[in-house]
Amino acid sequence: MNYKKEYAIMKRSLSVVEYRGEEMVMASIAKAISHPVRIKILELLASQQCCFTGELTEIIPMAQSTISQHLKALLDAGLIQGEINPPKVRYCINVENWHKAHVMFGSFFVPDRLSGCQCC
Amino acid sequence: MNYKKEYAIMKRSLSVVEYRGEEMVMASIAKAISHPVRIKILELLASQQCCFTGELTEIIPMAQSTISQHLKALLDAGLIQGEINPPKVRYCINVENWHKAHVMFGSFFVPDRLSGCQCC
DNA sequence: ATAATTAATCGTATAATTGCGATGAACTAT
DNA sequence: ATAGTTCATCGCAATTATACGATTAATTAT
Repeated sequence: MNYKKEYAIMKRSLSVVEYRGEEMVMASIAKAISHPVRIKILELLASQQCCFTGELTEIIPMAQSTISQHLKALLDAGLIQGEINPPKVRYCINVENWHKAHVMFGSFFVPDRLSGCQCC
Repeated sequence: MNYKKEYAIMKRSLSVVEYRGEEMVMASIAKAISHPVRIKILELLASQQCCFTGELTEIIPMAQSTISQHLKALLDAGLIQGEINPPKVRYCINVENWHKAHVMFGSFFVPDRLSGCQCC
């Protein structure tokens, strides 16, 4: 979760908007997959073409430290999990949160929400 | 689409990774919804509680210029569309791209992809 | 012990995002 | 014409993200 308290409750003049936790979670997951390299990493992990950081650095043309940074972002978002297997670290999709993301994005973009648009 | 050519084809030593257009599109849509205010705006537009910028500025406690900036981000991502209705501007969900996003995220997070994980 | 391997973290530079007030453009109403 | 309304855009400041090389930590192999 990357968003600070300032977003949790916002005040201005008379109105107060409180973001539901769901909005914050969605935003942070969306942020995690808002970079093509991180999407690529998830695709590679999901397809089981590789699991170790080292293999990722061979496939994705970026510095090891950069890959590691992106892995951390995905880890923080809960989309992947790491298992230390010295001297390597094995990364996998976090299946539970993968399913949650599926439900969350699925219900967010669900067409039924748009049923009542009168104006366009 | 926010990502430059530098991402489209990346080279490093021997390897070359080319991002599929789909990865770029997903990343840019994810970026668009990576902020709770923009999620809020989409929810408001989807539920038809409002359509005009002015109404949004009453509900969301941020400066009008900030809301306008967020609307532009959603517009650039293709998630909403605007119709000038002087002196107001009416915003709506872009239904076509909403459906595309539904399919795209739905198939990205689809559980079947994870069938073959041997390592965890 | 020593060297080698793997990956996280640190420091740094650059770029992008976010938020705001002020201004400007387009149009309406008087 | 003049004033008012609505919203986009500009300019600025502060924060955050991105990428890299260098270093460090943890572990294995010799």
